[in-house]
Amino acid sequence: MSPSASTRWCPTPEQLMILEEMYRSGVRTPNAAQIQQITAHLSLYGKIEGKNVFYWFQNHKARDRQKLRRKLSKQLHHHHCQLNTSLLCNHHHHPHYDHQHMMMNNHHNYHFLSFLHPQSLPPPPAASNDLQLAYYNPTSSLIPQGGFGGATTQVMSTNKWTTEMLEKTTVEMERLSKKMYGDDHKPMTTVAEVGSTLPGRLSRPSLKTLDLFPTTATNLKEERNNLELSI
Amino acid sequence: MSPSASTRWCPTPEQLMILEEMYRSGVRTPNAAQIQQITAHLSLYGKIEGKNVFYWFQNHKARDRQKLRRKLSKQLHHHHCQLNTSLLCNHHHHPHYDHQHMMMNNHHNYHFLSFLHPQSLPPPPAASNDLQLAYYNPTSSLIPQGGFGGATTQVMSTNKWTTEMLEKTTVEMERLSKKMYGDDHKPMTTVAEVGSTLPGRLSRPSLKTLDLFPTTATNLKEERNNLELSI
DNA sequence: GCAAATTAATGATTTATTCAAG
DNA sequence: CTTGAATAAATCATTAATTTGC
Repeated sequence: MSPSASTRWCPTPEQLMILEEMYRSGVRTPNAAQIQQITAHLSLYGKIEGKNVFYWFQNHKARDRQKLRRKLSKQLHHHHCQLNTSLLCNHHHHPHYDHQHMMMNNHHNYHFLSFLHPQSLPPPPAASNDLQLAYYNPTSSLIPQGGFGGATTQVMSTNKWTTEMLEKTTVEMERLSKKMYGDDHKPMTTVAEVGSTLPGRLSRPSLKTLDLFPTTATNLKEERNNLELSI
Repeated sequence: MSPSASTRWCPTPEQLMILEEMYRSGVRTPNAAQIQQITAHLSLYGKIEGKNVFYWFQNHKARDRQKLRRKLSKQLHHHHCQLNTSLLCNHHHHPHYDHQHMMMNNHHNYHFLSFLHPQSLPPPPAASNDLQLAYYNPTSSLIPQGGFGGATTQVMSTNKWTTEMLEKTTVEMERLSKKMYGDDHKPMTTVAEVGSTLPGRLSRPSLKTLDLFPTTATNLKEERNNLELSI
């Protein structure tokens, strides 16, 4: 079949590896600008669109949660261990869903999906009325959560993190790509500059310890489904 | 506060009326092209963006369902009436959710959200790889569900329905607008041509009678939530 | 070995929930 | 309290693994 006949995106190993590294490094819900960036970068390794990146993070995050939920519920059923489950709980009954979320997103990011039509790149941050606040800056711990006031002044530092991360993965990927496929594989372009200093996961915010126990049912969906059978 | 300081869209009465009329007429999940159209039209009556239209339909649909569910569950609890509930049930355990859905959406519509950045209008149908199939054509019952083959050939009839509907509502709205606010209200533009023949709800597909009883839990969410408390 | 048949993963969409402005 | 906005969960659909019968 013709190569463009596939109905859905099929990530190349390099793309996957980069995405996973970003995920491991804490990226969860990239905003529009970040997605654009990531997409641009990943397109060096194969066809890809913004929505693919968006979906990938959505799905990966969701399935991660799911996996943890499953694991936890198994534990709970097996030896009735009740606490010490300090990692989990993405329920959002309270103002901000979780640390990750707070770090990676301000509440009014219109990040959303400005990228379906790839030909129309949103002029980075600057224009229009959708405020693209910087919400994470690796050099200065966390953006003060305040929100709106200095919208335009905070814009400058946006995407630094992602950018550096991408730059870093570039070198790795070139190496890997050659190792796996030989010198003539995908990379249509050679990335010019690197000069990265992004320390993989050192500058990354220490991984959160969240609410100790679920007060909502979110984490019990599977059990719930079982229960329903006996209603 | 300055007129552009509002953080969220506030629909004008005309906009609302048009949206509601479209909803009543069967529109549930307009695709990108339709949203563009609707947005363009509604912007005659006030500031509006594509995402507003998108959200409006999402929310309206959801809250409609919710209202029906609530009503139904109340009925069930009050006098144990068991059947004759032929309107409702948006559960989807079977290939196609419901008639509405099938009529208004083909399965591979990327309709999605190609409109966040309003400055970048997606060149109507024509370009790129996101196929914009026509999925409903009021003059010719239903588009054969086949799907992919003639993607580009089906594009022509897209949006006919919405267009006519919008044209129709235009006259009504002008009338209404004058009645309510006088002649100098919003309409920044006078709509030139009308010549519509769209018969409100006559050409609209007869309202479906769906599965009689929910086999999944979707419709019982509220009951389920109650149950959870007693786990 | 090797295709057809099953099953597991995962990309893509829609629906349900939630937050918060007005 | 209503409802615009946004995220998470559930679901659908296709591709990849894996199994199975030959």
